[in-house]
Amino acid sequence: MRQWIDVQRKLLPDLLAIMQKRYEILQHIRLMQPIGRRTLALNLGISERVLRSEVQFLKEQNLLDITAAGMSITSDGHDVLMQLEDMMREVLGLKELERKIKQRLPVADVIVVAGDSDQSPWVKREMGRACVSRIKHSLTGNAIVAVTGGTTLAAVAEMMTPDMKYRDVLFVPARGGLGEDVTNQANTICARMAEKAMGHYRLLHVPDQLSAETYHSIIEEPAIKEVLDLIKSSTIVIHGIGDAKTMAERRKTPPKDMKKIEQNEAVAEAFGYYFNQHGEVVHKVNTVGIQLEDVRHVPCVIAVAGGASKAKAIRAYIKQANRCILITDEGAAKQLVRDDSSL
Amino acid sequence: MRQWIDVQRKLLPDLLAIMQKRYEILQHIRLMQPIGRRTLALNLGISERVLRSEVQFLKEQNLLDITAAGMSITSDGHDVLMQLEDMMREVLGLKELERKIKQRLPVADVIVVAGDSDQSPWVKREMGRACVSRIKHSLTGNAIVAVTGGTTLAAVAEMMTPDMKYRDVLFVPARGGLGEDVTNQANTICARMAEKAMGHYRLLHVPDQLSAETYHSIIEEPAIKEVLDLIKSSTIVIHGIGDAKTMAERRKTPPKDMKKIEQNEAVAEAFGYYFNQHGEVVHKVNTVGIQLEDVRHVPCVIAVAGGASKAKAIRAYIKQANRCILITDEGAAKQLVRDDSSL
DNA sequence: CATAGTGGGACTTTAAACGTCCAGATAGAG
DNA sequence: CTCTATCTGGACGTTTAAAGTCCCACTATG
Repeated sequence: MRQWIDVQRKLLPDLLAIMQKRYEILQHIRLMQPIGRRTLALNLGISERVLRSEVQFLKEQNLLDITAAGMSITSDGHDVLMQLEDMMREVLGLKELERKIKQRLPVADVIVVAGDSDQSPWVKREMGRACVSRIKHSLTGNAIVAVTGGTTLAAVAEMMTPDMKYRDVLFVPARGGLGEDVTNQANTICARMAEKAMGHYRLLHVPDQLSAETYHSIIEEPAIKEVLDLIKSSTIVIHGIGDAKTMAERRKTPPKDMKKIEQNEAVAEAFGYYFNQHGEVVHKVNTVGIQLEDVRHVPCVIAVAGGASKAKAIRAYIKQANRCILITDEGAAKQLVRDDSSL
Repeated sequence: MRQWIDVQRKLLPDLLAIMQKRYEILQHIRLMQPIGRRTLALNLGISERVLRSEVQFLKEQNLLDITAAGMSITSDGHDVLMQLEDMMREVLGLKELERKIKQRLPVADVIVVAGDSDQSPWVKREMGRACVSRIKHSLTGNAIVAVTGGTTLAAVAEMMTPDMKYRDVLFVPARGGLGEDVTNQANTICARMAEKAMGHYRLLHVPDQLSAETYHSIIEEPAIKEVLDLIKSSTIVIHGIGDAKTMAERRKTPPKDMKKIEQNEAVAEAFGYYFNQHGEVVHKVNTVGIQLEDVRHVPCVIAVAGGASKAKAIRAYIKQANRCILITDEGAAKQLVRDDSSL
C-alpha cells in the first residue's frame, strides 16, 4: 500500500489532492448532516461553486443524498468513508506520525487524526470517532467502562454509536465531583455515552465539597459503595488530558491548591491528578472513585487529547502512564515529534 | 489493495484511466526508445497534442528524458514502471483472469499481460519481458535453459536483459532443426538470448533432412553428443505454442505428414510435437534434442503464447502438460475463459 | 405565517486543454 | 561534408470545462 501511494504521488500528484478534498467533504457532511452548501463551504474554506461541483459529482456517484433539508451521507458514502479513513491516514502521513510517536513514547498504541483541535473544534469529534472505533476494537464480553469529564470526552460521548457489542457493557464515571461545570462532569458524559451506545450506566452522586465526617459516612452508603466497587473493577478507562493551569482555573480550585499547582510547575492534568513535566504527581483533588494506583492495573487505558497546545501535557502524562493507548490529533502529534527531535 | 482500487474507482473514476494512459506511454517509450512524438502518438492511437502534454508532465516528474534524438526513460521512470506493472495487472483485471485460468487449467502459474498479440505485435515483447522477469524469479545457481524457436521466443530473447544471476547460466536450443526460417530457429534464438543475457551458450548443428544412417552416426559425434546430454539435463525449458496448421504450413512439412496432421485434427504445436484438442500427440517431427518424455521431468517448463487465435492451441497443450508455467496475453486469456464458461 | 436556510437554474468570466502550423536543431545516411 | 528526415519546442486560435456571480423557487421550523 505504501508503494501504491508513492507511485501515485509520482504519476498523479494532484489527484491525491482531489481525493483529499472529496474525502474532507464527505467527512464534514457526515459530521454535520443535514447541512447546506453555503454553511459547508464556509466550514471547509472553499468557494461555494467548487463545492457545488464536487457535491454534484458525489451525488452522481451515489455517495450522498441531497434533500431540501440539506445534504447527507448515503450508506454507500458511509462505506467509502470508512475505507478512506485508513487510506487517508497513510496518504496524509499520519501513520508516519504514529510510527514516530510509538518509537519515542512508551505507549501501547497511538491513533492520530487529521487537523488541530486548537484551530478547528470539529477535530475533537474526529478524535471521538477514532476513540469509539478503537474501543469497539478492544471490547470483550461485559466490560465496565469508566469515563472522566472534559470537553474532549464530551466529544467522544457525542460520537458514540449503538452496537450489539455494547449490550452488556456498563458505563460508570471514573471519579466523583472535580468541580467542573455540569456539562463537563463525568456523570453527565457517562450517561450521555451510555445512552448513545444503548448500554447501561450507573452514576456517582457525591457532592463536590464535603467535610471529612460526611465523606467517610457517605462512602459507606450501600448504594454509593456498590458503584465505587464497580469503578475499581473497571476494565476500560477513557479519560482526557488537560493543561494543568487551564484545568485548575476552570475548576473552582481553592487559592491554596492553586498556589501549590503553580509552584510545583504542574503541566498536565488527568482525572483529578496534576503532573509536572517529569510525570510526577504534584497535587490531587480529593474525591471518591478510581485512583492513580487503580488505573495502573486497568488492562485498557485510553487517553484522548489533541491540539498543539496540549503536547506538553500529553508528554508529561504519558511518561508516568503504564503503556496506555493515546488518541490525539495532527497538531499535537507534530508538536510532540518536533519537541522530541529538538531535545 | 483490491479495496484501495475500488474506493478510488468510486471517488475518482477517471483516475485509473489517466493512470493507464500514462502507464502505456511510459511502457511504449521504454519499448521503442529513443522515439519521437509523432511516431509514438501514432502507435498509441492518441492525438499528438495530448501526448505532448502528457510527455511534458512526465518530464517534469523526471520520469523520462527528452533529447534531440527522441524520448527515453530515466532510471526513476524505470522504477515507477516496474512497480506499475504489478498494479496495472490488478487494475486492468488481468489478475482476475489469472485467477480464473488457474482455477480451470492445470498450470503451476499464469501471467497475463495486457493487449492481444494478434492485433498489436508489440504485445509479444511484453510477454517476453514478463517471461524474462519470471525466469529470473525461478533461477537457481548454474541452470541450463533450453529454448525453442518461433516468433514469440524471438521476442523473449529480444527482451532479455543482462544480470549477475546469468553468470553461470547455460543456454541451449531445445531441439534440432524443425524446418523453420533461420530467424525463427532455436539455434538463432538461443544465441541471441544468451548474448543479451551475457550468459554462455552451446548450439546444435544438425541439418534438417538426414538419412537414417547419417543421423545415427552424427549423434554419436562427441561434440554433438555433449550438447545433447546438456539439453536432456536442462533445468528450465522455455517454448512457444503454435497453431498446428500455421506451424505445419510455415515449416516445409512433407505432404504426407501434412495430411496426417490434418486428418488427426491437430490444433496445437510445441517443440515439434503436434497435439489434438484433447492434448494427445498425433505427430512429431523427427529430430534430435529434448523429447516430450524428457520435458515432463524438467522442473520448470515455461510456455509462452498469446493472441486470441491461439487460445485453442494453448488449451490443448496445457491439458497434457505437467503443470507448466503459462505466459500469455489478455486476448488469449479472455478467449480461454470464455470458451471454458461456455462448455 | 414569516423567515432563514436549502437546492438548483442561468449567465459570464476565466483558465486549461487541444488542434494546427511552423521554425530551428540534430543525428544519421549517402 | 552535405543533405534529409526526424526530432523538439514555440506560437496562436479554438474549443471545452471549471469557477464566479446572481437570482429564484421551495421548505422546514419556530
